[in-house]
Amino acid sequence: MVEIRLTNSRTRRKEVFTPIDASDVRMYVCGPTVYDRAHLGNARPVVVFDMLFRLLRHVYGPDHVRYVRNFTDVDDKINAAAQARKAAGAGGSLEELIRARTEETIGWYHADMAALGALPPTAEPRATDFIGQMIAMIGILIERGHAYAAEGHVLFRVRSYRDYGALSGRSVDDMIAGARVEVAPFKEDPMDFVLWKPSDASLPGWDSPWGRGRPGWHIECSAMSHELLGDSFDIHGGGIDLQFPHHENEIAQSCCAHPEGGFARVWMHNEMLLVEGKKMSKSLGNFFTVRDLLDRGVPGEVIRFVFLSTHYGKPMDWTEKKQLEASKAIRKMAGMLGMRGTEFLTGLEEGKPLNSVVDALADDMNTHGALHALDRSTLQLAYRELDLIDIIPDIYASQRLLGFDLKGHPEAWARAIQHDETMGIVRSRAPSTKPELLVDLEVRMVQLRAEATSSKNFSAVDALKAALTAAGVEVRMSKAGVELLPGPGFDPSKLEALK
RNA sequence: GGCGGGUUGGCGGAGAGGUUACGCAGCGGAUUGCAAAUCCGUGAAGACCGGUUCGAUUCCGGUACCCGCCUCCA
Repeated sequence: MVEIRLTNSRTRRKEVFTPIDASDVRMYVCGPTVYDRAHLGNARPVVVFDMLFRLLRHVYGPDHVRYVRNFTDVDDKINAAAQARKAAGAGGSLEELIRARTEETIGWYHADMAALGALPPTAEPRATDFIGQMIAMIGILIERGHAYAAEGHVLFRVRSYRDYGALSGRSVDDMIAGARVEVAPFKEDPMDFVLWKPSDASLPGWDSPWGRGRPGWHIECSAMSHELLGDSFDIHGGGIDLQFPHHENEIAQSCCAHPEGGFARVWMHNEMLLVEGKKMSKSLGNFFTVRDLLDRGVPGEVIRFVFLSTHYGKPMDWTEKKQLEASKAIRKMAGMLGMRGTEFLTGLEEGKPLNSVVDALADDMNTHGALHALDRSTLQLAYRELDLIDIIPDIYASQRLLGFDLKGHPEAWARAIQHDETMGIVRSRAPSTKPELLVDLEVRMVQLRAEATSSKNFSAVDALKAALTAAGVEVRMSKAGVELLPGPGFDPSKLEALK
């Protein structure tokens, strides 16, 4: 069994991971509030914990890992968006407008995250489906003296939980001293946080012992993780920005409501995403969504590669340059799959992931190390050229473990065809994800080139080549033929004129 | 103000107390109608100041600078 080591935010140390039950490894990750398209920052924890999910599945077996990631579909931003739509004359009740918006957002989220190669979690609970459990948990907290009702609100009594602040290394007194927020008059203590708040008629609400209202933000994760994963589970993940107050509050709620359980044993936090060295924000104009990138022609696997090239515990800077480097690296990775020709590539099946890759991942998810282990130059040092060809199925399996499936990548086929040509094998046009238009243009280019070779006038060939290059197409000409590949800046619209 | 993280070659970015990380870019070569891609080769580092050590970029302390969190946020 591979020994996995993970940095536990709670102890601030790298520890050997031992699941509570190896036949049922359980992980909970805080998911998105579904009011709008996921921005690039939202995608980082998705890829990070997808990688952990894949590693756990590899080590413990796909049927022995449960990964829960919630959807927060009750939230004031969602309410505000729905109220704005209603004010703008949209039909339907507020509840219907909210439901429509959250449904739509969840659909986008699924599509965008799938494009990044993220597996669907085992369960994706929606907060609104667990209001009953939240009310029950709040009831227990009041019973045990950890919460109190005041003016239609229910508040958690922070002073009743000794370890409050332990996760994020803060003391309640320090925080009060440095507090910048206005304190609601009905709070016993400035740090007490809301479990339940009242809703007026213009807001969605549920009946509760404390009147019609809606849950505070933190209680949903406590209620859902308890309902789906139990009193104690293995890993709780999320962005470092959630460490305080969200995760601190979750721990307080869960541990006070279910003191018999240990709640999450390992806490993992991914660091933030920056864009060109700055935090992504609308005011700086460097804010963009995953969909924006995909629509701009940046493939999902390139985004994934950039994410995986930085350790999850370090801030990751998204830059144009990294994006270009990643697309080159992806091409090289894909190219290796074609080293043995088209016939082999067509029938390529997954072998067993390389130990060097698994070991890197098992070492606190050193994804950069895993990618490095898959570099051709690294592999060439570890294996002789002939052996390298033998382990293509293992290389493929390793890539798949990292969430990349490059079997259909144009570069894999280009390499395979090149191999066939060198070996004198008749080329067979195999399925790749290359756009049809490029295949047609290849044929035309071959004809023009044949004419040019006899006439010694290459101007027509050069003109076509220039147009293709301008559209971001990579033009490769060899004695045997022409290969057109979409490059990093490929823009299909610029090819329309060449039809 | 409190808490946390960082500072490595032109750029990105690792591991390891003493041996070349690696990639990209650059440069030289092979190849090409010209290119592209590919292949071969190649130079370049460890913020600053102290300490521990036979030896530190790697451990310890301090300084400077950068970033994040403390308020919705992944």
